Amino acid sequence: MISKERIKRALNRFHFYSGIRIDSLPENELEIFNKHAKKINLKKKKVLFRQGSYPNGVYILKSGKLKVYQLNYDGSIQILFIYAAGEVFGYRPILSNEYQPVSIAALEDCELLFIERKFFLELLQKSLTLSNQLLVSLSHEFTVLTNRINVFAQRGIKERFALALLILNEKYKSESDMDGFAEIKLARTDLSNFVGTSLENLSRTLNYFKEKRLIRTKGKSIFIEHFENLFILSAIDS
Amino acid sequence: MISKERIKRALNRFHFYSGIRIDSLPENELEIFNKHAKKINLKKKKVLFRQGSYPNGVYILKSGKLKVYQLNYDGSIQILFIYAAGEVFGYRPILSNEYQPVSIAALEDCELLFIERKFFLELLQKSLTLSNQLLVSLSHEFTVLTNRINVFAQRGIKERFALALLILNEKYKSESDMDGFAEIKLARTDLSNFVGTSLENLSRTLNYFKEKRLIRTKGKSIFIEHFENLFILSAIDS
DNA sequence: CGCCGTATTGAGCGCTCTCAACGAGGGTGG
DNA sequence: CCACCCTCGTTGAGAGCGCTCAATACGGCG
Repeated sequence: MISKERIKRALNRFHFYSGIRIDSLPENELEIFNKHAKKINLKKKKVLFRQGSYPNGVYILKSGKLKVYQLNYDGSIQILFIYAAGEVFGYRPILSNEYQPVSIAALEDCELLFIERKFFLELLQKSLTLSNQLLVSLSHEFTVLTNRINVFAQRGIKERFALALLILNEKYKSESDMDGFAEIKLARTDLSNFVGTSLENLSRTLNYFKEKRLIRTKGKSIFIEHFENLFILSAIDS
Repeated sequence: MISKERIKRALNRFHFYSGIRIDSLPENELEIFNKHAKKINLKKKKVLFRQGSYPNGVYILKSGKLKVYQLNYDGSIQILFIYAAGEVFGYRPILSNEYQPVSIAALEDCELLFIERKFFLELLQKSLTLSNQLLVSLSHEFTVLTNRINVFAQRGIKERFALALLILNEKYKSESDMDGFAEIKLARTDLSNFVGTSLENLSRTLNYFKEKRLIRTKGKSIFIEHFENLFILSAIDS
């Protein structure tokens, strides 16, 4: 018997929520932000920005889901993260003075806030709180990415898919079912690009998981049925 | 014909040197550091710390080479980075309040500096320079790790090995041969754990590369012969 | 000289990919 | 409203890559 707590702790090493909380900033800093933040609506399937582009500013996802991916020049796509509401992003290449390493597109209709590069940097210069949040966040993300590399380098499709489902379950949780199982509503193609396998292979593995009663599907949605066994299968326990 | 410059730029997206330069700190901050820094000698094959341990402080590698790896509980090992002289590390789990996600061991006899957790945090609190260096460094590392995940998820052994050799060539460069090719002096076993394949497979791929005149070996050392073709083979060009 | 850890080579198997055909479902235009 | 199309998903078969097991070779060190 594996405790929920233990699973949760292990999973936290494999995904991240943005550690940045704009609303936690002191009054005067919050004002700078509010003065410059602009609303953006992004329709499903639309691209927010592409890899190689200049990072114009910082985004905050208010509602909807985004996919963060890289397009390889043999045409293959790797989805690296799924962003859910609350995620703050786009600041990393600004800080390291690089171009966007990834592309981002909407999986559903999305609402975002946008703040221009220069205002973000102005805010960062004045805000120790923000600077500290960034340090903590980035450090944790380093751990997560490191662990993910290990998984991709060492594990087979079943294990990677199991882990992907556990991560997605966290991302698709709503406030109402924080403890229950989420409705994972993601196209098979996207799922296969997230797991890092072909669509065909994903389909087969999905069937296998269904046979083993690890998951259940309803239309195109996926629900986890046996959390623990999926966790054991993912082999991420240390 | 691919320019050296272009290859260099592409490679920079797949590896990192620590962006932290202690000697660039202002006088008074440098004093704090010098007061608390302690010398450590680490013999070849010795472990500096293990994953899961409490992060006691920050290390600076002065000479030698380190491997950063994860041990999976099926016994497999994934080497994530090779650290060369100048690398600063160990601060990330301190900042994110986690345990060490990785183990570190010496590939050669090493000299290090060590500064205790509390003194590092004291220094960080006082130093905007350090704080900014960390932000820049971590942001760049995020890009690097993201790109690496893509490679591990999508590419075959040949491509991964080719990339690994290009990265190692950077790490093993000495000041004397900054432009020429380095002597990559790494056990086959470590190499296979870095590429993420079996020892046998690595050996075969090595032969293949030799046949194609991409590399040359002398004893256990590897030298790159055809930089460009190795780069093309790695398929990391965007 | 012999031993032990490290490296190479070979053979066979299994996982994953690719190619191809078929099926389902949603959107569009007649 | 229905027919059609186009995208997305499923299923099957075959090939190839990479893994594992096993035997042999190398090399440094006592």
